[in-house]
Amino acid sequence: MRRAADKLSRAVTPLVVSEVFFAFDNLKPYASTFTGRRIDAVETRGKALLIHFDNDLSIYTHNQLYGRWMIRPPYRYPVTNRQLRLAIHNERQSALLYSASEIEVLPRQQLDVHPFLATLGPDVLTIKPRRVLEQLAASTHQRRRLGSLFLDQRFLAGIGNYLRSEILFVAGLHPRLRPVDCREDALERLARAAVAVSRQSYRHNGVTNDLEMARQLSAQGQPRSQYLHWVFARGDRPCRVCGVSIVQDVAAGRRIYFCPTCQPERCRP
DNA sequence: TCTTTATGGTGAG
DNA sequence: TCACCCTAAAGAT
Repeated sequence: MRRAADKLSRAVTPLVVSEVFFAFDNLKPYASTFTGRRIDAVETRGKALLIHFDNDLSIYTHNQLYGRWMIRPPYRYPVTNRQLRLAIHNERQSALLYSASEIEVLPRQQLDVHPFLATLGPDVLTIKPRRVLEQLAASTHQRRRLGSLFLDQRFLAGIGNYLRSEILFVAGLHPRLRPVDCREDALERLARAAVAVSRQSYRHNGVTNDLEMARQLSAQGQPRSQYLHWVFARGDRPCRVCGVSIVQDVAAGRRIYFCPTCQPERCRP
């Protein structure tokens, strides 16, 4: 999400908006209030995106699984079957949001009481490992399984399903372990992995794998999907470290992948 | 043309 | 934990 926000931010700040288009009827009345306004900032909070205007209003969007931002020359629309849901035009560019179904207009002061935004934990891209350790030590989190915890946006905001599997693999911890089962050094490993894997994924376009290994596999002509991750979406394929088959399971209702050898169910001494 | 799946989130029980 | 909603693409038939 943060990559999309960066792209959007480069396209629209601090430019004056010539026109905003909303596809949803309940938002259409707001459109004219944005004409001639400047965009002060584009902010992310986990997977949520906030576009702040200089009239004290913000547009909140959440892509869920489907939303896609595209930047195009003014009023030049791509050929696609997708539904255009929001467009922000200025003299130089049009920022187009397709397919997203969650779009709201909010006064800036109301952001912190928004029913979803208000529940978000610290954004994994902006914190240090120490902050993750504090979260892990919180009484509400201590006895929950890591597989469930790392998908919960109240624990840490911004971790999606693939990062969950990848972070636990890099930390060498089984998804069914709970923070209370882990020794201090394991928790520190986990906190470092949460921050490092998320940042690498942000900087390197979703590559959570070892960067050198990914580069080599790419050079060998492997398709992108074959070198992105350590374990995610690699069920039954050999672990890149030990060769044992990656296991697929369900945690918190979503598919999770792990290596039974590199991520033992008992916390490593 | 159907069914399934997906980097997400909610609400009922 | 489960069913369900949102939308789109990939896979199965």
